[in-house]
Amino acid sequence: MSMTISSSSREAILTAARRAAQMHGYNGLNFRDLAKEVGIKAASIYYHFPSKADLGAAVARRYWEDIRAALNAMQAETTDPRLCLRRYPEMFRRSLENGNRLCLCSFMSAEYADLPDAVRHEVQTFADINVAWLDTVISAIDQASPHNTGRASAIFAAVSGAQLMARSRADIALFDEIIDSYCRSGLLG
Amino acid sequence: MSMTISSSSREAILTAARRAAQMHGYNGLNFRDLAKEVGIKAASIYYHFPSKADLGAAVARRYWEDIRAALNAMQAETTDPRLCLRRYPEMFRRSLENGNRLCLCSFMSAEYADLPDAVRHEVQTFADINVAWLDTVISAIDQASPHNTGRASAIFAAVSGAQLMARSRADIALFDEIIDSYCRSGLLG
DNA sequence: CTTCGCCTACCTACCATTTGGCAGGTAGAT
DNA sequence: ATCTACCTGCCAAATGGTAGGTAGGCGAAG
Repeated sequence: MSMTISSSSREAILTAARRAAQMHGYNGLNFRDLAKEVGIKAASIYYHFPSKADLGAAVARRYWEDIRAALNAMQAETTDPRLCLRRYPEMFRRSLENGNRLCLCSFMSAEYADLPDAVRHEVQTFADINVAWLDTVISAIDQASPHNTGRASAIFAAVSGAQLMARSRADIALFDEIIDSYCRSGLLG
Repeated sequence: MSMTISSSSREAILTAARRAAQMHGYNGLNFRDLAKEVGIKAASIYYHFPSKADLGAAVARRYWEDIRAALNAMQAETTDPRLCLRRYPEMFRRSLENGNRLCLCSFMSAEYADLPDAVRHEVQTFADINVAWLDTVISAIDQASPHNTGRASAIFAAVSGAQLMARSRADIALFDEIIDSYCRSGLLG
């Protein structure tokens, strides 16, 4: 089926691009390596994505779509918001487990100055989705606090920072240790 | 004095490289732009630094040397460790104020996979120095706790994460809000 | 059934630009 | 003469992108 084959290459490109960008960032994403990974030629990528910026935006968009689905699945699976909060950092840990990779949108946040606008927008959407989700979970624990949104942003930022620090020395145990400290201090607890 | 002129260009290169790398990372650091900024030609940089990796390592090293000096100066100026803790995030805020720049070593941490070993080593030293300093400050507040080092790492990571998030939308107020949440939760209290 | 036109999903060949680096050279100071 | 701190000119490699082409599948028409 031509429809299946088309979806297959486009999907393969998105998957390979995500993996590459989590390791090397947007700037380090290049068509020739990508194409080789997928088993096509570099210029063929233009058939599916008109420019690198379009590819970058599509990758970042798929990333938050997948993360949103995973967050919602976690929430559907557990009625305990405290457990959700405790489990949230696992998503970030999984990238580290996967070859010491960084959250795609953290990497792109660092590269903010050089990002095309469309990519920036998707990166910001990712953060918004995480903060909104955390806000929901925190509010289920304590509906009365006027600081829930601020705390949600703080948790997101803190977990991102923990991942970045663990990446800088390829040390997952450090990530775990930092998360424990967040729990101990009450930020994540 | 030829010694002075030599120091002047080398220093100018280091300064320009730091500014550029805080905006564009190691990967985005390039000799032609750098040289233009300094007022020399790109190939002249090789006179002072034999390779890009040497330049990168020298920049990162100067960065932590300067930060260490600033941290120690803060500590010398104030006998109150709680005040030191509250003031610590100011250093990160200043980079944001300076054109929405990121901490050099945060950017390079993201780029970990593509860093020359010598640069990686300097990046890790930066984190070590921050954590050690925070550990000192925290231990002056509570010497008995067995978790001070973990907490020091957590504070460093959290503040780095706050800066990264603020950069992703060029929003210093967000940085402030997140730092407030850390204080409120007790992580930075 | 065959042929044709259209579409999809690639390919080849090439381009301009950018980048780290190299080799050889020079001006000025001592 | 020697040394320092540059410069010029060039190179190979890498990169996003363009233009033109092709093979195969499919549906419609004869």
